[in-house]
Amino acid sequence: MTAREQNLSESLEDYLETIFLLIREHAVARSRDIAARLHVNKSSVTGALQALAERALVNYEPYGYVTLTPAGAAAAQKVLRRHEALRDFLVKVLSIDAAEADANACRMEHAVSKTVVDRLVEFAEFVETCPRAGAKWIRGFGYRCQEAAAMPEKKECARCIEQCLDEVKSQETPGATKTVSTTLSKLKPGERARIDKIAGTGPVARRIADMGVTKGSLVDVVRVAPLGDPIDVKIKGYHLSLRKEEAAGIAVTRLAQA
Amino acid sequence: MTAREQNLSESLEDYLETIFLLIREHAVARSRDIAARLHVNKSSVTGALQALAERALVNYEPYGYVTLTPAGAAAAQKVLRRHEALRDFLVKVLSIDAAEADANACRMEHAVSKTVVDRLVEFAEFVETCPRAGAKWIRGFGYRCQEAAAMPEKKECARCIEQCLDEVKSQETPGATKTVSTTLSKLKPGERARIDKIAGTGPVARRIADMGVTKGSLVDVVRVAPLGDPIDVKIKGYHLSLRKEEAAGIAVTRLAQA
DNA sequence: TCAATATGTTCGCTTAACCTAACTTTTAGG
DNA sequence: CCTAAAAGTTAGGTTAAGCGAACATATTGA
Ligand SMILES: [Mn+2]
Ligand SMILES: [Mn+2]
Ligand SMILES: [Mn+2]
Ligand SMILES: [Mn+2]
Repeated sequence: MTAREQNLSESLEDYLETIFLLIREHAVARSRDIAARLHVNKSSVTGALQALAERALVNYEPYGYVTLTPAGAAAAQKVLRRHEALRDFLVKVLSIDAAEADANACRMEHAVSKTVVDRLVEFAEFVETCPRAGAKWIRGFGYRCQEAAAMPEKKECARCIEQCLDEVKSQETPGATKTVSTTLSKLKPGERARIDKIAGTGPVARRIADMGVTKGSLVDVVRVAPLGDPIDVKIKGYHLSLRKEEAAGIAVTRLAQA
Repeated sequence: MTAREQNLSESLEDYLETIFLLIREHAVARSRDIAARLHVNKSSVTGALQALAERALVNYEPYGYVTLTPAGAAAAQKVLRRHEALRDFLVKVLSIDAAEADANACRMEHAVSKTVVDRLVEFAEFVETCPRAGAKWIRGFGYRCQEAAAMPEKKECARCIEQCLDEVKSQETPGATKTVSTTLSKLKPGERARIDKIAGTGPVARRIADMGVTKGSLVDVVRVAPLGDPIDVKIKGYHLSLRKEEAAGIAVTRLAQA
């Protein structure tokens, strides 16, 4: 449903995605680079840009710079979210190697409904988070895939159980889980936290609520600008840029790195 | 890569898949029914059949019956395996509802490489099989998705841990795992088993080996013909029809139902 | 048996996404 | 400042997938 939701063909979605990424990387998207990334002829790019301009997704005039309209940027980000969610799932959960995961993700991204992507994101989080599943468990699957011969299943499963017992025990020990409460604005790039409370009811609170973010959701800090403003985070697969004051209103519990 | 592997477009893959299923269901594939299933005009079906005939994937002549050539049947089964693997993953692991899972699977099936499908099948098996993960664990995720409100995360996780301990304990109790060794030919439809040994080196053994089936692989019995011959099974996502004598050469351990 | 209906095909046309070749504009070095 | 080279566009063509209308064949039940 996704591609059709906005009457955007797979092809046009890829153009949008590519333009968005090029702008992010090089500040500007040149026709030449779009062509190179998508492995198409430059005349095909012109055609696509005209199609996107007709749909008011890009600002285009011959020989001029190409920029995304707000609608275009929004559409591009949706595609990108699907791409990243699928890629991360393939890499982190299924242990597919990076290149193949990316290629598959970029084809699958046009085929999955929002429901499925949301669920996929949630599942990846669940796998990394649930004390019973845990990152180590999934790593066990990774090993099994990559070194199936070297690690016979029975042995792997026995190890599995041991780890499980250990982890469950340490989880149950009172005080073992020392929660470090803070706010989102205090985190550094690469850190992960669990959302405890979102203050206020402003546009940011609403935007976050629209993403299905609830009290227990995970948040990853992607990038923090020099003075801590803005702060780029990823929640439920969505990239989000928050003002420092907005981030300060979000109470979180810092988590151990994945 | 998959769709392009054989220069088959997504559209033609869907035609093949549909023809295969119709033949299986109604013994014969009528143009009218193909059109209905794929929501296309009947003239489009004629066009597709001609394209498939050119590629020697169907036997086609105007107003005649349509059948699949061996190559066509093989291609159709590949598509179907991808479809089913994706659908089962979406339903069993991600708890997506049947209709949406099926629709998504039928779009995704054209986008995933063999590597990814294989891994997905393996993962679903792992999730259902690993004593640490177990079917109940994944059901926990299902609950979380469907009744998120009714079942706050903390409670869910606590329950998770309890179940884990219980299961691990019962797994460790000596004698608790009473393995019932038998052969594939003795199983009934719906039963699941783990492969222990494949006797012989004939074409069947080779065919099975080509699927990446190893000693620990799961096998599900789909259908057994009146006199136990042939027996239809599903291994690693592949549907397979075995002669009774072939099945008798495969030693298995009967497992509890999923 | 034979016409009405159901089923299937052909024809002509449309749209999307490509391509190549030729043309135009921009850019950047001498 | 001027001219190649680079970048971008246009024109014209191909292929795939689909549609509707008109035509052809098959089925079937009165
Ligand atoms: Mn893509
Ligand atoms: Mn992509
Ligand atoms: Mn399909
Ligand atoms: Mn399908």
